[in-house]
Amino acid sequence: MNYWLMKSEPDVFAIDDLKACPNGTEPWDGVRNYQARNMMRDDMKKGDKVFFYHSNCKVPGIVGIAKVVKESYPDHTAFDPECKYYDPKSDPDNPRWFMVDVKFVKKFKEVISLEQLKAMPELEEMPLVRRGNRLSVMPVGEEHWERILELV
DNA sequence: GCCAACGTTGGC
DNA sequence: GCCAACGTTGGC
Repeated sequence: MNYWLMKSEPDVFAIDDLKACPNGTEPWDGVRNYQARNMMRDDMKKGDKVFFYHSNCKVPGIVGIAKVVKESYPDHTAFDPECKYYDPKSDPDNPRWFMVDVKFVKKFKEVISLEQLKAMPELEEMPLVRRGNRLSVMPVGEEHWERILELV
């Protein structure tokens, strides 16, 4: 099993929104970055655990846990001209973008803030805390996963 | 295939 | 809202 971190802007889709979805499950659509896509398409497996991260907000940080319940399939929002994630270069016969389904597992009582994570020397190798990182989907090492859970 | 211009992300 | 750091685009 692998561990991941997925970013979402809470104004767009917060962890409470995931929880409110039918069965707490929702497709993770709209990823339009090749590195992130490759990880979702090739490496994310059913049962993998995911840190749900709130970005671009007052207190950016990890707010809870989700899990992968469906492995990658074409992101159909790329085919819809009405959708803001529309990408005319993604052909339904040869889709460019993929997504997975994630399911709500738990919400932490308090945010594990980016500031908190950055202050931990054990986590300095995490892509998340490295400068200039913009990946919206990234792998989390098991050791890092466990260490972060100790903060809950 | 290089690289300048442009667009986006996301912390602050 | 600013801006640094990236990613993408497109002319050449």
